[in-house]
Amino acid sequence: MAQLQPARGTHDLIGEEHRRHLHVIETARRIATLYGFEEWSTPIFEDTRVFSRGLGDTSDVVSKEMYSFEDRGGDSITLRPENTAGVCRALVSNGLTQGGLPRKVFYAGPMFRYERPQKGRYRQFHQIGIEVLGAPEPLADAEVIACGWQIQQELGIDEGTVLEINTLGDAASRDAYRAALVGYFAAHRDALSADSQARLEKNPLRILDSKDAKDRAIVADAPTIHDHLTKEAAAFYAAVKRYLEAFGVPFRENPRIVRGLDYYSHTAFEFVTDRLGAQGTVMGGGRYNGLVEEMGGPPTPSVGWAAGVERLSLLLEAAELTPPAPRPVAVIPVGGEAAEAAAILMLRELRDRGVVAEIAYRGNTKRRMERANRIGAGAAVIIGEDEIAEDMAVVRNLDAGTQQRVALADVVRALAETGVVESAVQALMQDLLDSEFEEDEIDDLDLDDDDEDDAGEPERR
RNA sequence: GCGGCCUUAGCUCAGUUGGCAGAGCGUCGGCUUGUGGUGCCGAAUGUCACGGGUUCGAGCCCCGUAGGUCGCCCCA
Repeated sequence: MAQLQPARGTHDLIGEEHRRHLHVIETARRIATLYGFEEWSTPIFEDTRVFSRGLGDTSDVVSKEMYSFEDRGGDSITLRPENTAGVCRALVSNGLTQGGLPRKVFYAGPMFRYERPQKGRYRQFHQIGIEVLGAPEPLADAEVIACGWQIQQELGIDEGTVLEINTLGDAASRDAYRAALVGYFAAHRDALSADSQARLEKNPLRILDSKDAKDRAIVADAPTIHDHLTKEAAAFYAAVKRYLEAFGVPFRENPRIVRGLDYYSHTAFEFVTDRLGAQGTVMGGGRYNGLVEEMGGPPTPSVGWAAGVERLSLLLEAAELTPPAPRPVAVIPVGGEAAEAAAILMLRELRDRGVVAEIAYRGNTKRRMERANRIGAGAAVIIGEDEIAEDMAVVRNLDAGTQQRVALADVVRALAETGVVESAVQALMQDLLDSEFEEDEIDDLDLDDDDEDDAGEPERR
């Protein structure tokens, strides 16, 4: 079609796709809050150096896959390809390394990578993630993983994913291991795929997760990091596993998990699934003890993960766990202006009490009923001249096709009793709760009094 | 950056050796303006992705481009 389309690798989130997306973010935010994380929002673009530092030149990442450009002032700007670097930069920029560590951060938002799109991989995509900044203890690693696991449980997709963990050791362990690995693969050089022969020069660790069948046979007998761990690194890894058991998080050890960048150390983990084609990692992370220093801060050992919202959404869809849209109440005036005015009063009353309600803007009763059906209304409140005269309304259950006339004061109760309008049930439960307690009891509980006063400063214009 | 497959109505798709572009769903309207979801009648909607070529004639054959999709590379 020769009309405007979304730019390559971008997509619109509409309807049930948007509901899944939002459900992922809201669930993650709720669970992260339970674990004591606070939410940060850092800029969507940063000075290119925020992302290029620490990346090194071992891969195509900087040259090929970042959205970088010069702004009008001649500065090199990059759309964030991930958010860990931005969070670390913000920690340093705001002077938060000086005290109050560890700091526990949750984030959610769009990221950008200049890649060829494929299943579960886009140029603009969205991630959620958490970071514990300034915590050298293995308990932090385990808690971070437990939080991610609980989010997947809450979403209902945990049965389709498996946690795989590994350790990259400390610097001394890595150097020893890398040397052993290069020696081993060099001895098998001729049997390796062409891709892996190139990796041997550029990034030998990546041979470990090659998809080539020949390579996999050679990899199966390759040395593992575990033969080269220092005493301290081995103890750290053992502690992480012990804490994971304490949190009740099931895991599988996978010695082939690697990380390309130098600032990673110790714990590396991925939640993987076989339900997303070639993009099997749903949530991935690990410990990075050098990144805050790259941003100009003091040594600040940290651990975190990021997860792709689109991939989690695909799992929700596959598991048929798309959240339903709320079913509204359709308010239907029958007659002229007096009926419409009465219907608007009814709308206000319903919405004030938290009931999702709509009115059609035009059409006769039949059209409005058709529209009520189309928008998925569970019930209709019909108000005509007969009803107005008696302060009544007709409450119709649109699923069952039954209806009754009730007093205006009883409309919410009648709607709740249809059982098909969730928000009306909630409103009725709130009524019952309110009437269960005397007012001074509620004051004593000090529950919700200060919501309104704490709204913060007014919006700037 | 590389490769396989795909592109016809808003959606899902049919379209015979090359001979007037179709169906279902959806949308809109009507079937006495106080009752929908299920009935009946009717209507609108196309640069057959784009550009070139072959042919009397191309949705169909050939070449190129773009986009989609699934992989490879890469994966912070």
